[in-house]
Amino acid sequence: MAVNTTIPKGTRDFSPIEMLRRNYIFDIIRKVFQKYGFMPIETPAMENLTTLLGKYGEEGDRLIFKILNSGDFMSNVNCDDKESVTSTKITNKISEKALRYDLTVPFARYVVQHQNEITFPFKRYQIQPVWRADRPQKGRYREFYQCDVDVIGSNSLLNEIELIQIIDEVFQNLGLAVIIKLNNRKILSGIAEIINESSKIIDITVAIDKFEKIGLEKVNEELLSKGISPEAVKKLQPIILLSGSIEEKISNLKSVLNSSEIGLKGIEEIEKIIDYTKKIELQTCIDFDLTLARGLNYYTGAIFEVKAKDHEIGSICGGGRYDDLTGIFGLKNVSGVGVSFGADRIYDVLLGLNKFNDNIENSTEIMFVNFGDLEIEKLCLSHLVSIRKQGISAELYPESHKMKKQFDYANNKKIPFVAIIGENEKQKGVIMLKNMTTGEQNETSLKELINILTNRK
RNA sequence: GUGGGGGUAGCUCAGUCGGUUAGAGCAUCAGAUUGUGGUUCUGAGGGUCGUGGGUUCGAGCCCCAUUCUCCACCCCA
Repeated sequence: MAVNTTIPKGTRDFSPIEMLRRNYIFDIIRKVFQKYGFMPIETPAMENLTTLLGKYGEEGDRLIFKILNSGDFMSNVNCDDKESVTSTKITNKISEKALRYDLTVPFARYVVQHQNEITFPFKRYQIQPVWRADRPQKGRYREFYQCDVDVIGSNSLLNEIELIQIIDEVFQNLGLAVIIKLNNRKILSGIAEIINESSKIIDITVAIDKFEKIGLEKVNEELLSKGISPEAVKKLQPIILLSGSIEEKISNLKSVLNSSEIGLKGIEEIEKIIDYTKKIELQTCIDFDLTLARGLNYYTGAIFEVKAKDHEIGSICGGGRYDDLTGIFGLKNVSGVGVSFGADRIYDVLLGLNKFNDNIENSTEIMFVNFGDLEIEKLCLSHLVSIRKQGISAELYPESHKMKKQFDYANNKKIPFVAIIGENEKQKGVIMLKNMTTGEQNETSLKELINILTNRK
């Protein structure tokens, strides 16, 4: 019986060309991670629901994919008081597992669970898919890969610097022009503190973030509508309008925040990071962006966001410092910092800017044509062994189809060379080597053939 | 959760004022060509027009509902 061949909203199949391109991205990222001394781990696709809930803010909780309990999942539900059963209440009874929403929280759980095996500071990277029950749109998927690098168990700002170097090197290697935006949650806390609205930091930063998009007036309207007092909004004006060079912004902020200990601490951190970056030959430009907020609740210090310069798609990399994520799982005083590369968005940007090189798209380098002759097939098989021993990918067409069909196959797979051994070649003991780009063909020996293909690399 | 566009062949899309048998390009297969492809030519297969109802002598087209999808907001990689 025929069934609709569709896949769930926001998910995608990846065909060979797409996979080759994706692997190219993953390979670059992985190599850089390893170069800086990070070690790989993986965690399960699903976590206990309680591990994930409450870590990402209210919006985040809503976007977590829950997994229905196995067996008689309704047995815990009391249907008598149906009226009082809300979907959140019922969720806790019928679901105790969920698909991971990001890699950072599962990592924190991993660190606590394996704390006795881990030597701190622990540098790990993790490249795996995550799932969000968001409404899909351009650059937004329900299943996508994150490539996380984190250092946990070290307060040093050298880690922040190292992450900036990694970001710089990854995008350098990908040939992508980006801008790194930097901010610090402590500064945001300081701002909220001096205007006496500490509980509203998130609302304030989200509103300030829209300044460039909607203008000062609308930002103020939004602030008031979120219940922030008119006096506080008034005090915020110089902060919203803050501009100039990084140094100017910092010195202005220093005077605005001079009564806030936490705010000044944040500025000190930013200053130190900026100072360090002058020593690391950075290719990417860095911007101190006070409007950068980041929705995730657990950030406490530096926050990062990376945007592509020539392509509009939202952030392609983001992260920050979290002082107490492991505390929730029972391990206190362990601070971590990390960033996450959004492989799928990076893919979209590279594709949009036409930055994928053709040479990552072919796999087989030479194909032997099949004439259906048993003796020749055996000859081809032994040739293939020799060729593959040299690390050259080669294949024999498995059917004795018409030449046209076999050549079409080679063309579609972008195989650059075809080897032909028919009766004539067999008699003469040669191989007809055809260059599929130029159309030229010459009789060669196996040795010569291997030479040609090896020198081509 | 809020708002807008769309659904016609495997893919991308035309389809006039509501009018006979719903089209094109690409892709696939076959032939021109029994040892030479990608560029040529010829032909073929492929459709419950998202689904359900309504208006009409007649609906791919108009109306209602529903579903899926894309885009924007919110938020985010």
